[in-house]
Amino acid sequence: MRLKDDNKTEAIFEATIQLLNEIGFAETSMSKIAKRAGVSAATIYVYFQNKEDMLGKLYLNVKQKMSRRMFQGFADTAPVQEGFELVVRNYLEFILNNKDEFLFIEQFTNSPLLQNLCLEESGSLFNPIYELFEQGKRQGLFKQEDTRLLITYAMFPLAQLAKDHYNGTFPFDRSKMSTVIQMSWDAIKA
Amino acid sequence: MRLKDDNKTEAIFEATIQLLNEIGFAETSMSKIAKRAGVSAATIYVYFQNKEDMLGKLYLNVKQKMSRRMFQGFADTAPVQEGFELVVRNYLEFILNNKDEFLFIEQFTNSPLLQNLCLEESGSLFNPIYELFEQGKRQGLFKQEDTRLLITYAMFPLAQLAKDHYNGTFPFDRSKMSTVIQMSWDAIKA
Amino acid sequence: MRLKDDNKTEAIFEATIQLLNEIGFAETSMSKIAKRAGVSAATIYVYFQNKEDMLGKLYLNVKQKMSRRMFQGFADTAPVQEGFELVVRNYLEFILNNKDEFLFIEQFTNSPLLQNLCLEESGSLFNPIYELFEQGKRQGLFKQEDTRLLITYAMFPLAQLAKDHYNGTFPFDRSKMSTVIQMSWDAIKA
Amino acid sequence: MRLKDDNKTEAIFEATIQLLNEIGFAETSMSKIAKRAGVSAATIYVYFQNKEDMLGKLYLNVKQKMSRRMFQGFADTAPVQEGFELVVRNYLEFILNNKDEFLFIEQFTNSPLLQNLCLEESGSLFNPIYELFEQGKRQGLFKQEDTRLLITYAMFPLAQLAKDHYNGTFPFDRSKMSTVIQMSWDAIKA
DNA sequence: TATGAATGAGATTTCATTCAT
DNA sequence: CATGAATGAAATCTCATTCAT
Repeated sequence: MRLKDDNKTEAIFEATIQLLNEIGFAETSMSKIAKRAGVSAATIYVYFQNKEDMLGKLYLNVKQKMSRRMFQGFADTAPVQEGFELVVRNYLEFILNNKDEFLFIEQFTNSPLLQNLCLEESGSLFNPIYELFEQGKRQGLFKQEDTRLLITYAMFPLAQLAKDHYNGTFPFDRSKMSTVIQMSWDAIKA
Repeated sequence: MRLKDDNKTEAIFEATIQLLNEIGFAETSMSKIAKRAGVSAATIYVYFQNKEDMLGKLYLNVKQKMSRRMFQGFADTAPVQEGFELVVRNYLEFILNNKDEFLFIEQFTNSPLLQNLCLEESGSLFNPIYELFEQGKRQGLFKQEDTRLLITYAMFPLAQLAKDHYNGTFPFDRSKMSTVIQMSWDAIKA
Repeated sequence: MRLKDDNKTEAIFEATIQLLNEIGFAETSMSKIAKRAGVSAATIYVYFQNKEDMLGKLYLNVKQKMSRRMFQGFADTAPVQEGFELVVRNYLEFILNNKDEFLFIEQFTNSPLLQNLCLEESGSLFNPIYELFEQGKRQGLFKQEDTRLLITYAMFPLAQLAKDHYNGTFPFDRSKMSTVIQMSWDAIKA
Repeated sequence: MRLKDDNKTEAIFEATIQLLNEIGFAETSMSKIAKRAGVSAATIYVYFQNKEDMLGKLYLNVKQKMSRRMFQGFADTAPVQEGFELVVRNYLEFILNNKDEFLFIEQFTNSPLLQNLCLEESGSLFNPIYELFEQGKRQGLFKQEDTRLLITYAMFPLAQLAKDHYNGTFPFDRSKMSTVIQMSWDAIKA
């Protein structure tokens, strides 16, 4: 028998992300995905139970990749400010280098599909920084507010900036990196 | 003209928003909308050219409604801080009282459909506060950064908090109102 | 609006019966039915919820038609023998003049589809003769056995003969009519 | 050869019969059969040319098994009545002990698949009793009618009773055995 | 022998939309 | 204005079957 081809899963994932960003959920059909991935539509069903299953697995896959990148080089022994800068920089780098993945996550996150999917591993992408922010609070660097609130004010504007960047309303480039890191820090500093 | 029944337009809009939030774009069909709105599918085509047209008009309708509410009671002669508080409070009130409209806007904003629609009136919901923030900058209240950046850091976290509220991960109630207003202010204050 | 066309239901039913007998359940698809009926496949779904619903309604329709014909001219005041002869003759006539309907009933009756359909109106086609046979028993004309048993021995061989007739293994024509009526009578006579 | 595993053929046959009775022809696919039989779908094609071939062979297999059982202990030297009773009893025993096989035969017999298959060995299951009934006629025990007619009246009601038994409309148990044997005899006796 | 991978063809059903009334 | 009827196109998914191992 032929062996299962990891490239195929990858090709299916990639095709899906591209189409979702180009034409949206409503228009992205299994046959279009198959055509772009260079496989037969039936083949997708060898790898996934159905469309929903495929989208769910794709979502987890992308989120994990994103998460991995965000914490690349991160050591929880490092000073808070250093860790903070690293994570923000990593996040922005990922967003700017992986347009499709990023926009897919944003679109998926806001769709009811995600809720209906009940992915146990749900939770925010930013969960892992929880500890970092707690530490910052303990050291009196950050406001004594709910950590969730701090994360929201420090991190979500970044996503919004990236979206504005991609839809052309607010071009973002690496020269703005330091400014933005500073603003995120200021937004929650004590 | 004017015989066209505004109630019907309203019913169609409402049904659409509900379905979009319940089952998502991909699953929301004209016949389901019609059924929920209590009209025949053919009737929708009396009021709109096609599905895209309908969605576009719905989007503008909701955004206008939202915008109107956000600036209710706003006078550009009032002090910046007062105006700022009012707008933030109005926004949060709207979000908390109009779950469906809010989630619809968020979902739609992140879908490629919007881009393809090329709604001239597009642009952010927050455009009208531009002037307010500029004033704040001139008075040295806010950071001397790009106004767009300031708006992003002050306003978008609110939307995120509301989404967390609605998906149950971070319950929001009016007791947190002042805290949040303060955080938005601090995020961009000089 | 256009009016619902009864001819269409009829055409769909007829096409279905023909195909079922020509190529069997497994091969009879909605598109083939539509093509033969001269309508679009989508049109079938205007008249029926789905394939199962359509088959179920068709089954009831044909059984009713068959039942009506079987008891044409039947008066429960007539002597038992006369009623018996009439019903048997009617049944044979129907079978010989309505090949497709008859074979469809036989095929459907033996398929699990029927059971899964749970047609409340199920029950044997021969139910209505129950009373006639009871009368025959009371008058000492028939054996004092379970009426169900009597019906089975008098009536089911007829169906079998017709099937043999249609598959060519035992040609049946009206010259054999009296013989068969006599045999059915003898099979259960006291 | 002979390396082909007879157990596998058997497993495939059994799975097919079960599914055919549970969900019907239209729903019984090769993959479902494979899954239930505990083999890969591809394996079926090691043993059979295609689906049709498999069904045909299964049909012959079951009919042979049934026939063998029906004539178990039968000696054409024995008196007609004794042989008659034995065959009827054997048939009923088989039917009651082999629900799936019996219902499969009935369903298959009524489907056009059988005709299209052109199994040379087709013909009724009851063919082998031909000689017995001829003998009965010669001895003046049975009516002087076409033997085929006699077989039909004596044997087919049994199948019908079994079907009624299995669909719950007329429970059959061994206490009714003698009654039924008697009725079959009476149905054709001179 | 045995099988997972792969697929073109086709299944059922729904879609957005038009038409006749 | 309003709508039930009608449909071509396309959706998701399954089918029987083949292939490479």
